[in-house]
Amino acid sequence: MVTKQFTGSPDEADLRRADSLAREIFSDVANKWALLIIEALGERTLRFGELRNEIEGISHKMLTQNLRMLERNGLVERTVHPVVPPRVEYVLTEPGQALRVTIDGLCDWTHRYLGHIETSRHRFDG
Amino acid sequence: MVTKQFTGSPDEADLRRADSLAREIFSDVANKWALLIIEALGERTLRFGELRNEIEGISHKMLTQNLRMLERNGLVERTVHPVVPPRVEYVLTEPGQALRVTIDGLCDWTHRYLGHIETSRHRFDG
DNA sequence: CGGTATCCTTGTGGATACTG
DNA sequence: CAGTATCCACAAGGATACCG
Repeated sequence: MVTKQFTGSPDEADLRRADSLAREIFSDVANKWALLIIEALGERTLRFGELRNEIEGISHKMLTQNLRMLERNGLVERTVHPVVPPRVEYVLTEPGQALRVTIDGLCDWTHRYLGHIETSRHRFDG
Repeated sequence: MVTKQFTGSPDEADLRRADSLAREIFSDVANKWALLIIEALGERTLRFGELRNEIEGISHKMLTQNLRMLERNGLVERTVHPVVPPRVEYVLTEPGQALRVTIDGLCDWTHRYLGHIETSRHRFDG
């Protein structure tokens, strides 16, 4: 690393590219709706409307937008059944499932520390 | 649950309150800057300026704002040393450390699937 | 039913300047 | 050095309407 810091070598450039990509993925994934969608899917296959019902408070627009993003990153697979009315199903891919496991950890954490956090908030606000 | 669904009993109300609180915490924590701050802190104690240097691209405003939020939720502890120039140090609390562990999982996931995601994106965009 | 496009309101977040 | 406040540009996101 140090010996190459002024060379602008391909290796250095690759590292910087990988870093910025990682940061980008991080931003995509670390958002409320994306996490809730992945949690809602779990191991099931769900239709668009079912997801909309599962996730309280999500708008039509946010759901499509985030589903496209997740599909683009290869975390969900989208299947369109050519029938009327249209039937579109979503399911987590293997990378998506792996991500879900870490998100489960986040959910567990949230519920475990719910009490701590609530009292901390009251102390801070008062 | 079912037997109580029209009673508006305290139990039901408590559950709804806990749910909305959990959702709130989820929104607080599931944001790019909060996660990056927690990762940067790790097991170390860092000053405000050090954090600013660690986290590339974070603005003064976002850093203070997120640090206040994390402090309010009891995830970081803020220590002000009464000297001039002021010295303010931040360190993760026990709940904060526990959260960091799950975030580490997210980081691992990101790096493991970096390749998958990049190729998936190219396929999608083309 | 699911997707896209449009409008419009709100919020997010950067830049800057000033304080202890 | 760290925090707060103000201003402002722009992106996020809701509501609505229309298409396949």
